[in-house]
Amino acid sequence: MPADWSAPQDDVRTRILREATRMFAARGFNGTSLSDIAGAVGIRKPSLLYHFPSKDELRKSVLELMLARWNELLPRLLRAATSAKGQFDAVVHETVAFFVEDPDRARLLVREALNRPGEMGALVSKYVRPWAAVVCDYIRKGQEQGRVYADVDPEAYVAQIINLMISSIATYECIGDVAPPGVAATEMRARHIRELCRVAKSSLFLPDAAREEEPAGATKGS
Amino acid sequence: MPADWSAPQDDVRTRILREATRMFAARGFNGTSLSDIAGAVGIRKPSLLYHFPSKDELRKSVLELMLARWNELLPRLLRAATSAKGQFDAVVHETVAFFVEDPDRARLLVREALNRPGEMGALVSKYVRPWAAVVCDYIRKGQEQGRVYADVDPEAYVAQIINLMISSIATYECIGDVAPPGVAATEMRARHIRELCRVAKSSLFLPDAAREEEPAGATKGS
DNA sequence: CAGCCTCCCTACCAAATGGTAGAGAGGCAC
DNA sequence: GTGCCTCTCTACCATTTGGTAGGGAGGCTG
Repeated sequence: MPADWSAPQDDVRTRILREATRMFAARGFNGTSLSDIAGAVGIRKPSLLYHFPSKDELRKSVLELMLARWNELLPRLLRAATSAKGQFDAVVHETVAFFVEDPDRARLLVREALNRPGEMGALVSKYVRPWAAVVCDYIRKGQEQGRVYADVDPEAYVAQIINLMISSIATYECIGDVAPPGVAATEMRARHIRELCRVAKSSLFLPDAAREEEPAGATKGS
Repeated sequence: MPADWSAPQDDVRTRILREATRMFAARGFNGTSLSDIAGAVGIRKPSLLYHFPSKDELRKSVLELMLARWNELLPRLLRAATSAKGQFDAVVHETVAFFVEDPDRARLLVREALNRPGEMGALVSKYVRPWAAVVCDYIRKGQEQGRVYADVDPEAYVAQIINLMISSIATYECIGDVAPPGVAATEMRARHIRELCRVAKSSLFLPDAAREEEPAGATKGS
């Protein structure tokens, strides 16, 4: 092999993980065979099983990789979460962007939540609860200051919004069919994301008018 | 067979559909074998295939049955949707109740949306768009009257809220793990449902205080 | 009684599945 | 060179899958 194949193992492993992610997300774990994945990578099934001892280990690795990526994003998110209202958009937007960047991440999470609720619950506890706790604190502080609706249930709110972000991106291919046709799918998707952010924000913060005379903030639409 | 088995076919068919619904929802279509379903019903696989010509036909029947149930609910929903704000809760509650009554319905829909976005999109167009259109009209009227936020995107809003209701019930088994432990799952679930309704409502309607202050539109109650 | 229909069964099949055995090719250290 | 390690392959295996063939038991109608 050429010299630039200095780490062929990692390269193949990465490609396997990438294809497995795609196919698990699109067709589900049970709907994807090892031969399918191997074929997409360009190798044979036993070669794949050389890199991953079993199909289930591959699944765990896929999930792990995705959550590792998510973890990389966390610090930035936590920093934003502790800031003022203008930064609330940043948290939502950052999170949405993470899943929009690769919707397979969202699909994978939803599938896993349906297939293995217990396992997924443990991952949620580990990966999202710390961040959620920070946001909850921020919400409670906002409630004390009168910026946030008093009847918000912080934990439940955060759970719902996370769920909303993930699942609406996971199913955005057919969610758009709620609206009458005639709108380009790509534009409809943008409207959905914008509305998602609006819902998240306006169900948390009191309207500007009710708080003070502040120029209406532009919506998050990027 | 005894005389009270006047319609044994329908009886077995129904039981098959019930078990298939449960198992498809819990383990997915590909994760459920015909033998599993037959076993749960108490018959053998070929007997099952006597009632349903193929596994895929069974899947379609399961989906069809669920959507038929949903259709039974529609008139009541549409009636509520055309009423005043107090009735908005009724629409959300009615819909939520439909899925809470049997969360398998929600799980089934989410799975289907992930596995067959195209097919699911068609069903969405057929089953939820008409109802969504009515709600959208209602929202637009509310916007004219100043009861509803002007920057709500009706179609996107409805899509997001529907998505929120369904998917948060579909994944409620692990969504609760966002919050710290120590709360009974059943109570946490109630909090989630309550928060879901609150989010839906408060992201749509201006707060009461802000509305009294700005009654620009004619009070064209319905 | 015969004939038919409904419903369920055992036995079977071809295909696909996850996984193993074992060999071969290339690179690298000695 | 020899040996070793990494990586891929072909060939194979046991199991499970969706689905079929065909028969049998019970009931209904004539």
